[in-house]
Amino acid sequence: MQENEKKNKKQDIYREAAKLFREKGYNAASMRDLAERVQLKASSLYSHIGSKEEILVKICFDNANHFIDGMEKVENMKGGAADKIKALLLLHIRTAIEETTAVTVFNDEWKHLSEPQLSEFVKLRKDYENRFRKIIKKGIDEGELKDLSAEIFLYSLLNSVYWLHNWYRPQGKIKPEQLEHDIVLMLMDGIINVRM
Amino acid sequence: MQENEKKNKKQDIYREAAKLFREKGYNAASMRDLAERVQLKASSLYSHIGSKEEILVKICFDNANHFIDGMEKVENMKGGAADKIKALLLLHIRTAIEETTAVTVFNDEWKHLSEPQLSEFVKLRKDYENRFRKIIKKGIDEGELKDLSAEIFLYSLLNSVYWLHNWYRPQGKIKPEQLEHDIVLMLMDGIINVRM
DNA sequence: GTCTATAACTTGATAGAC
DNA sequence: GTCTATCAAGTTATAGAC
Repeated sequence: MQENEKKNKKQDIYREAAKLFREKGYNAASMRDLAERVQLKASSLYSHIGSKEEILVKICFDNANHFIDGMEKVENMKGGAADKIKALLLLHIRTAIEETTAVTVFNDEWKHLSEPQLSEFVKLRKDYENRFRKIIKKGIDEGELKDLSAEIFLYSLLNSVYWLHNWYRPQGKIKPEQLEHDIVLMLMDGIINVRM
Repeated sequence: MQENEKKNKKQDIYREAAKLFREKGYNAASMRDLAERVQLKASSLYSHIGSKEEILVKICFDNANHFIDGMEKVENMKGGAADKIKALLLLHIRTAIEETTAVTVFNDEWKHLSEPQLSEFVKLRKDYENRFRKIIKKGIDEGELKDLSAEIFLYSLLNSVYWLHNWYRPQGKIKPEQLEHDIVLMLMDGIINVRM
């Protein structure tokens, strides 16, 4: 039972840390704040975790791996560039809804990683973006996508979904299904109403 | 001449502070870091500025006012929703190019403002977003824009341009004119190539 | 595992000589 | 205006009693 309680406490700490990092930013969030939230003294945290940065490292790399796994599935699926881009957008949207706090930390706080994890993280992120870019370029070459800059497509798409967590509230008026539908349609076909 | 030198030094400090806040984040950027960059000792900074936060406040509110001024011009111009949205996108794109560091701090570090400035800043930002939302809603009502969620349009548009500074390099391959052209076209008409 | 006490360090900001 | 010296408060993390 002890082992079980310890695990629950550890999960507690990670979950509350993610929330805290999100609210205040990694540097402004102190171990005393965190301890208070899980009803411990600061020093007791160190019976469960090794360091503050260890928490950040786990959140960042868990999420990076999640997106890279998703990318692998998309690369192996059948379909054209539009299908694959749509699948990637859904991956981002669903993750943002289901793992809001973790995604926030992953997106906003990774820069506070220290070496060598920082370089490793940047490498993973660049790898992900390269694979996304490749899909876009193929779509442009084959005429499925407009002949504009792949770079601009890539980052406009990513920016639209990267910071979803900053405004979307799962408890609000907009249902997840509508969110998915509208964002995908808008990025694919634009906001302009084309009259037939 | 003394007064002139002081002013230059003060500008120096503000400019280097923006860079530093951008690189490290507001909390991780120390006054000792900043002092070193402008070739002073930390204590000497206080002959030119009142506090660290004073710098953040100035950057945030200067930028907020810049965007609100832009919004006012757009509201008073002739044209439909598409024209106005295009004008606002260009405002964001051009500001991101010309004032990269300031926009970064404005976008990413405002949450470290303390009260009452924090509330005041959030109010300005909400005001800006409300006025943007109004333009989008009118466009939907009049059939100029697709009949999808105005909320989703608003934040997908804003997210696409808010974080431009994270990837766009003015010295890189993509010229500002192409950046403006491609982003606007993509957000207006989508990435899908429509064959006639 | 949790606590108190504390080490070792960094932070923003000030006092006062020059 | 710039410096040295310093303060008071905050930081992560550890030592050792229980």
